[in-house]
Amino acid sequence: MKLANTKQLILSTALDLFSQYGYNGASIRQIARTVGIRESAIYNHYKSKEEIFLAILAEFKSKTISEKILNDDLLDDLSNPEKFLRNFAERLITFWNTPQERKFIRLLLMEQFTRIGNKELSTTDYLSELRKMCRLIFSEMIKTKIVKQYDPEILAEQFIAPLFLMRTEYLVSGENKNMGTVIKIVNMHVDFFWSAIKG
Amino acid sequence: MKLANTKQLILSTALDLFSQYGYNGASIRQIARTVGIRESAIYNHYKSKEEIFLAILAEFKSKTISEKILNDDLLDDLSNPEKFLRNFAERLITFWNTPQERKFIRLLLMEQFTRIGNKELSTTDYLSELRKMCRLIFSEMIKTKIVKQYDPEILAEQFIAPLFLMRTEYLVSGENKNMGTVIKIVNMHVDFFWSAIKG
DNA sequence: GTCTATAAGGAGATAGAC
DNA sequence: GTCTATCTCCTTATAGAC
Repeated sequence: MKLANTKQLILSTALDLFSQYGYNGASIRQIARTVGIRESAIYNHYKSKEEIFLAILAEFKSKTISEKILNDDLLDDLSNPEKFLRNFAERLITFWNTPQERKFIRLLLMEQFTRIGNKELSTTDYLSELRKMCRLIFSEMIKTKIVKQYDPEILAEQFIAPLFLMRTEYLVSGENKNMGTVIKIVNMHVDFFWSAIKG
Repeated sequence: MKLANTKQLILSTALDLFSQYGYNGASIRQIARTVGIRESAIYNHYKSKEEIFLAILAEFKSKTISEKILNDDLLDDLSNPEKFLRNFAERLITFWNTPQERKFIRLLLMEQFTRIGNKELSTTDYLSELRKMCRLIFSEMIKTKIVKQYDPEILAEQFIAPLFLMRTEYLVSGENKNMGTVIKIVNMHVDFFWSAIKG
């Protein structure tokens, strides 16, 4: 968080405003005013509005979800799959609830149909790494007969979809207020899922 | 489909353009040009851009999903719940794939975070009637011991979420091309779901 | 009910002083 | 690297003729 860096400040301000008003709804003028500089000064850092948007995309694309929510603590639980799934789901939904990620998901949902700078922002892309991770985990669980012989693909889908829909619906309200409720519903989802797949 | 009615033509053109470029991305100018009249002529039918948007919302709010996908044919299958769920899911995904509904869902996803005319367009609202319908159906199935004693709420969620995520992801590609593939994945989902809940 | 004409303002972007 | 000033274009919306 080095707020002294104007270039970075422009980027985070643009993410704020784009995720709130959409790409077309937020103007360079508004970004400049919020940062505290004039419009023209923006062009010393980015040559166009489009370039700002693409810079935001690049920043998020460079982060991998695995390193954000997988760690040794969690992986130790793999011997207790029910506990693992609970922790995994809770960590995922908590990660999706961090301010940066909330903003990015909002932007993703809003702009997934509008091609900006010939780049597309798709939910499928956003979820692809997570899906892959889940397929691997469930493949392993199937191999060791911990869970029934389902297609890992369908298991990944069944695990992720309710969580992601939950996340997107709670994004509408600007606040974090209902995180306790969300965790409760997440646990209900994991309970159902686990009882459905356990071998 | 009375295309002679200018007012209705403006509405359907606006839905086309809003769902393609977003509310801010589509202009009155563009709508007028597409309809084949001047901008000023629009104002004989709607007093503002906002009013056009609200008219679209009102039109879709007036339609109930039950009458669109539930009918006697389908309800006859209730004695065979697996068949019923297959048909129900296929009908739902087919309904969501009709041109009008595709456009509306796109608009919903794009504009769910931007308050236009003090009205909010929320996924929760959009799915509420369907959720209610599912809770009723699953409650009945639980009562008659056809399915296990789960909370109908969680069953509704598990049934709907993967279908809705599937639908939103396939909305990105403008075409209908993959409907066969979608139906196949839908059936995999229903198979999994049914095997998880059957008593 | 549609047209021409135009207002009033916001958009993205650039030139050149400091 | 930021500023003032300005360009050009597009936006929503209105006035008034036909």
